[in-house]
Amino acid sequence: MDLYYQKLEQFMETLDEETMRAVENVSVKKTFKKGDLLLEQGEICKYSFSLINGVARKFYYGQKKVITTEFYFAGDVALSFNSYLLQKPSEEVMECVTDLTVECISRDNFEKLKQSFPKLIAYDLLFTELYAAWLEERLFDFNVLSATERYRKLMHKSPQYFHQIKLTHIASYLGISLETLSRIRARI
Amino acid sequence: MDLYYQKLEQFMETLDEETMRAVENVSVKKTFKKGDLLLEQGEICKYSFSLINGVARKFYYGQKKVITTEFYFAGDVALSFNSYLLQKPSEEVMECVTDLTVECISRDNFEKLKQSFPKLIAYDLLFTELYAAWLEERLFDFNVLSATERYRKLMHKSPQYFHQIKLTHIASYLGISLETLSRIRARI
DNA sequence: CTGATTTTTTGACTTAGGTCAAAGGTAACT
DNA sequence: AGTTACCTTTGACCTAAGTCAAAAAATCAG
Repeated sequence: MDLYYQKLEQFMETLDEETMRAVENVSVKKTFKKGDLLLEQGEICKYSFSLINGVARKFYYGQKKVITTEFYFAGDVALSFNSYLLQKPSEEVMECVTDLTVECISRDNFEKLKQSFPKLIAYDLLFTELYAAWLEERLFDFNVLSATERYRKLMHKSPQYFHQIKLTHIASYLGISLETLSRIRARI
Repeated sequence: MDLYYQKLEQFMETLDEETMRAVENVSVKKTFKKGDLLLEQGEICKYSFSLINGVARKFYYGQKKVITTEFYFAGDVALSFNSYLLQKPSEEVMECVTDLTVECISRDNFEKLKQSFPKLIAYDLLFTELYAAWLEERLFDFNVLSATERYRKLMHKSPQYFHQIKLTHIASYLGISLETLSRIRARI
């Protein structure tokens, strides 16, 4: 994971002023209140949100339960992958867990910029690689780790999750019931 | 899923002769026997394998069980994502399920070509998007479908899996034990 | 500070799927 | 065809995690 971030950061350092400037010109700072939705179910994801501060989460409604697919913190980029890329209605919802400040870039603008600034295509690639690697790891976790191990790993790697986020959401992110999570915590 | 394939195909159609030719020049046709390994555990994944015919699979060793992460058929591109991108030793193994014919392209060559043929970067992006979308769907399946539902879905969407592939491998791909798979099949 | 609402914990019970062991099947080799 | 090795099915039992219900804790509004 970290190696993918490094790759991205290294790339950012080699990015020319001009390209940076062009991106900044199309990005708009916005603020949201806790509980606001960045993206509703059925809405097309037309923007990417780069978090400046605050916490957000992405989730969807399964038949029986709500599944949280991702949490976002400062520095992360929030979007619904499928909806953003295909510009079709989103199954996923994005919600502010706390008050939020973001830099907001419309996909249309960004795609246009890619024509004039081809480096942005390479950026897109790196970003997507990072996401795919993250998904691979998450899949790995579900396949080989027990509920307790997943909890331990999350707690160890990302303790920040446990400050602002309620246990219901953490449980739904770990793919376990709230009660099971509570029991795991009691046992440790 | 299909929409991502479409995007890729559309893109391929717009690809100029020159770029195509350049890629063909660095790709080498190879054949393998059933049981041969395309990539061993601990080896660095230096090649991508584009299947011409036959079936392959990718898997890794969990503590308790073997997990099959992907099957490849004619037209698919086989590689270990993490090892290929970071050029580090692979946890995953790629194995021929049947005799195999592939077009083999070294990553070094391909990366060099990307300098002179920037369209290949866009290709890479589309390919990675497809993979990420596929991973998202797989994660979805594990999160909301029962063992039986996962089996049904696979059987329905990809019946070709059940010809050449043994049940042990299908079970390990579906994330269930061989016995459970056998029982599901008996019940349907 | 108090009552109301939301979140988390605890308890009792259920269940999907796993494990271990043995028996049938199938294929492959001589 | 007969033997060996591998696959798959079946049976008996086990376990991690889920569900339902109620109590306890924390948070919030007035």
